[in-house]
Amino acid sequence: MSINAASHIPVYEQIVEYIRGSIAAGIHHPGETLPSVRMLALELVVNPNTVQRAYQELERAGLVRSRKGVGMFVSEQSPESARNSSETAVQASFSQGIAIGKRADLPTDRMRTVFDKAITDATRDQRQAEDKP
Amino acid sequence: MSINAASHIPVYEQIVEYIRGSIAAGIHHPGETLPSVRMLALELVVNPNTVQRAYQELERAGLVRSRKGVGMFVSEQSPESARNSSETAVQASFSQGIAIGKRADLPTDRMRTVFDKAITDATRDQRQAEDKP
Amino acid sequence: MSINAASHIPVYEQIVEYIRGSIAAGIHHPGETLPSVRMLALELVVNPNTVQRAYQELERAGLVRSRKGVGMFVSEQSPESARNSSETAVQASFSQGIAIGKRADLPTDRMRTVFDKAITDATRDQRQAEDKP
Amino acid sequence: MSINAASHIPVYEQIVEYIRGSIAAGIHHPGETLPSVRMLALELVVNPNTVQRAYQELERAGLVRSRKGVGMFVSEQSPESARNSSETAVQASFSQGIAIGKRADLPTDRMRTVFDKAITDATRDQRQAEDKP
DNA sequence: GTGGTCTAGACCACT
DNA sequence: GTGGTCTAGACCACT
Repeated sequence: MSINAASHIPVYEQIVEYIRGSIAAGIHHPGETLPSVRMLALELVVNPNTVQRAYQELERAGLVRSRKGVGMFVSEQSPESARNSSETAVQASFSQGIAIGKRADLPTDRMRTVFDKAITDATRDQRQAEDKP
Repeated sequence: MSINAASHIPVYEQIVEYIRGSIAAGIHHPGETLPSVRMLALELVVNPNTVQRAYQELERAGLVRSRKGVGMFVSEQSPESARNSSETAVQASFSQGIAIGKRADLPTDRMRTVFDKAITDATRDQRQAEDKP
Repeated sequence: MSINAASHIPVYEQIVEYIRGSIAAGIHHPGETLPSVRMLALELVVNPNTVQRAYQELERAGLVRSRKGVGMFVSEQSPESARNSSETAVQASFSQGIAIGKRADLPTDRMRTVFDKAITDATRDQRQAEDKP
Repeated sequence: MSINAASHIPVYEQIVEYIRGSIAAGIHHPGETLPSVRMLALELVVNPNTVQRAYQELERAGLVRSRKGVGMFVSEQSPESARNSSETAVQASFSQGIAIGKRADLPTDRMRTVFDKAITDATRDQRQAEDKP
C-alpha cells in the first residue's frame, strides 16, 4: 500500500480504510496479530503516531483489540463488520462522484460509461502490478 | 447547493466543483457574470474569503475571468473545459471507491450493484428535492 | 484547574473530566463557546495537542461540537448527559477505593469514616480556595 | 484477584495494592513467605517482570524483604504499616471521586448516596463471589 | 520489541 | 485566531 499525501483524506483515515479492507478481504483473520505500529509506520513511511491513531479508530470501531506489550489483534466479529463498513465507504465515494456528475448535467449513461472505464482501468492496473514482480 | 462541513473535501473545493458543474451544465454561459463573492458566501453560509479562494482556483483553471469592480465572468472556452474537468472529477471519485472495494476484495458485480443503487438513490433524492418547492 | 502530572490518569482524561464537570455544573451552557484549544492549553500549561484530544473525546461523546475556524461549542443535550457520566466517574472512584479497603479487610464503618473525612477535607479546601482571592 | 487491564492504574501498582491489602488483612503474617514471582505471575496471567517490579516497590516501602535464593518475606512491622498505607490509598480514591463530584456540582448528599450504593454493590458482589466456589 | 501518552513545532482550512 | 493533521522525538508500562 502507499499513502497519498496529496489527498484531502487524512493519512490516518487512509490507513484505517486499508486495514479495514485487509480484514474484510480475509488477509488478516480474527485472532491474528496485525503489523505493529512501528513496523507499519516504517512500511508506509509515516510517523508512528499516525499509525497509532488509525489503530485507535479501528479499536473504537471494534475491529481490532490492542494488548500492551504484545501487539494489535483482529477481533472476532471483525470480518463481517469490516465488509459492511468497507462497502459503505465504497458507496460514499460513488455517491460523491454521482453528485458531481449530476451537477454538471452528465447523463446517467455517460456516468455508467465512466464507471465501467474506471473498473476496467483498476483491474488492468492490478494485473500489471501482480505481473511485475 | 449545500456545503458538507463533515466532508474531508475542503469547502473551497466543494464550491469549485459546484461552479464548475454549473458551467458544464450550461446554467452559466460564457460571458455571463457569476454570483458575487458576497452573495454566494451568504447563500452558502460561508466566509467570503472561502468563496474568494474558490473563484481564484477557477480563474487559475481558466474557467472564469475577474474584472475589477465589475465581477466574475464565465470565460469563452469554459463549457467544454468544465465538462472535461467535471468528468475527470467524477471518474476520480469512482476510482477511489473502486480502490477501496478492491482492497476489501469486493467482487466487481457487487460494486456494480452498489453503483446502481447509488445512481437510483441520487435520482430519487433529486426528484424529491425538485418536487418540494 | 490544575493538571496532576504525577497521576496515572492521562492528562487528556483529566481535561475531559474537568470540562464534563463544567458542563454538568452549568458553568458552560448549551450553545456557549468553550475556551479555545490554544487558550486552554496555555491556561493548563499543557500541549495544545493534548487539549485537542480531550475535546475530540468530548465531541465523540456528543457533549461538544467543533466548528472549524470558530471554536468549540457545548451541544444541546449536554448537561443531562454530562451529569450522568460525571456521576458514573464518581462512583467508579468510590468503588475503586472500596475494593482496596475490602482487600485490606477495612471494616465498612471505617471506610465510611474515611469517606466523611475526605468530604469534610474537600469542602474545607474549597472554602479556603474561595476565601483566598 | 484479577488484573484490570483497562484501568489507568498500572498493573504493577494493582499488584502492590493487592499484596499490601493481603498483609494488612493478615492473610500473610510477618515472617511468612509470599508467593514466588513466577507463581504469582502465572496466577495473575502477567509477565514475571511485572510481578518483580511490584515486589520491588513493596520492598522499597519496607513491607517485604527479599532473601536471595529463598524468596520474599513479610517484614515485621508490616501489618501496621500496610494498614496505614491501604487506608491512605482508600482515602485517595475517595478524594478523587469527591473532586470529580464537586467539579460537577454534585450535592454532598448525592455523593453520599452514590457511596452507599457502591458499598452495597461491593458487599453483594463479594458474597456472590464467595458463594460460587 | 510493542502499545500509549506527551511535547515542540509546522502547516492547512476556515473565520 | 480557531480547529485539525502530521512529524520528530522522548518516556512509560508491559512482554
